[in-house]
Amino acid sequence: MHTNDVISSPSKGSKTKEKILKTSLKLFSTKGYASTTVRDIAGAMGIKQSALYNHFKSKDEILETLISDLTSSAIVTIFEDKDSQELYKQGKSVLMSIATIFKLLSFDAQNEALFKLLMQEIYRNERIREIYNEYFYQENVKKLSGLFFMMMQNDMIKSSDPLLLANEFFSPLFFYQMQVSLLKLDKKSTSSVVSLFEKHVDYFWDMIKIEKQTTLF
Amino acid sequence: MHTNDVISSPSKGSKTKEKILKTSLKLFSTKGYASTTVRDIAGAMGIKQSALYNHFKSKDEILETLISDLTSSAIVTIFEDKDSQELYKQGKSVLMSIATIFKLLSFDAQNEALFKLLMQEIYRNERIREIYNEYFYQENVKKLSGLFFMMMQNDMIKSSDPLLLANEFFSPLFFYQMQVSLLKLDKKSTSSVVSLFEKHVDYFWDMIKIEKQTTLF
DNA sequence: TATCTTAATGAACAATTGTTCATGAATGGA
DNA sequence: TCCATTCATGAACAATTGTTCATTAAGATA
Repeated sequence: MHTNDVISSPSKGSKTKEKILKTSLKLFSTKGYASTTVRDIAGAMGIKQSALYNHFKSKDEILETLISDLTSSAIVTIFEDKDSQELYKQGKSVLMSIATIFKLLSFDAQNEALFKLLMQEIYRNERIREIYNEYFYQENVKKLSGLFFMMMQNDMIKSSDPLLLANEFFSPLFFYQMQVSLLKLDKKSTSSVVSLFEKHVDYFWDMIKIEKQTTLF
Repeated sequence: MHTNDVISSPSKGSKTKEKILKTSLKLFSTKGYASTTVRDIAGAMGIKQSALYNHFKSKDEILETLISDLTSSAIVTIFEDKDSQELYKQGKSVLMSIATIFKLLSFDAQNEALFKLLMQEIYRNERIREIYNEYFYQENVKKLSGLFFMMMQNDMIKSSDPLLLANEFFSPLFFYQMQVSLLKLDKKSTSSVVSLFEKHVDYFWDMIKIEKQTTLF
């Protein structure tokens, strides 16, 4: 047998460590990183702040761990398990399922908190910006571009700039998601915005699809 | 003559007061409100922190003043001086001028800082959320809806849901503006995103306009 | 049982925070 | 000139910050 280099041990310790991360995420996403104290985090867990330092060597390390988790989070893996080669054949329905993933993000507390953390710290934290840009924006826009390109090749949609199309499809989804998270903060109704996710896809597809010549021959 | 109830005096004091606001905005938008100390602000101005309290009774009051200024800022008055009744007649060009206003926001340091402040504090500050939603989002979407409605009535664009159209037109502009401000932080090139403002209008108008029957009669 | 590791505690720390206040210089109006 | 106002200063404050550390309890391993 060989020794284990990983800092934290399994069994019980990791449970506390995960609870720290979970509690920190909740607080960071609500009050912001700078306004959240280690006493806040410990207090919310029912332990003393000194206990945190058995699991993380600083407050910063907690944030960094949360940021690292971002890369494997659902909010940056929209296309994840999809077979990108054959995807275009599904036509409109693949767009709808992407929009649905966006929509559902706001309904999982963990994902919503990650999104709020990202939005609040993105201007101050270069690493978050990097992850957002690389894994979230660029990655998805690139895949969308490829998707639209294939659809054009196969005469499913009108010919135009695939990259522009990708941005035009992506940006409303992002915006609507932000709107939903803002409305929820004030406990306002989100239904009208939530319905925009599907309306966006309907509208978007109607605009780009190639009209079928219904009864010409 | 009657006495003046306003707290601050004119002449010299107001100049310092304005400098405090300007310096605070710069720092708040860069480091965030919570991470900016009154010593930071005073230091950046070359005065001592106690001097600030001759002009504002707290750090919070500085932020509140900046927020109040938001309502009269350029970033919430896209439609401002336009005659909304006759606006629709301009067709595509009115959309282009709106997009240009968005685009130019990022090029004025003051406006960009206001936008960044808004984005960073919107999750923590209910007042900012209120201003954003009421003066920025609702106001502009409402006016855009009216605009598209009139265009439909006059057979300039295809008939559809004006409110959806307004959101579809607005959200990419907002998103692209955010992208620009993020790229600038890392001193990356913004040209490809900046060009999206105009491409968005071109694409959008092409999609909604009613095709002119060129040579049928 | 004895030993080692893990993790929680309470107390303390140095630094930093927002804010107050008495003092004094400068300014402008009477 | 005298007076009142405006505003910057330096020193100080109480509170809060992130972090450290010796101690201890609990659990696993031998």
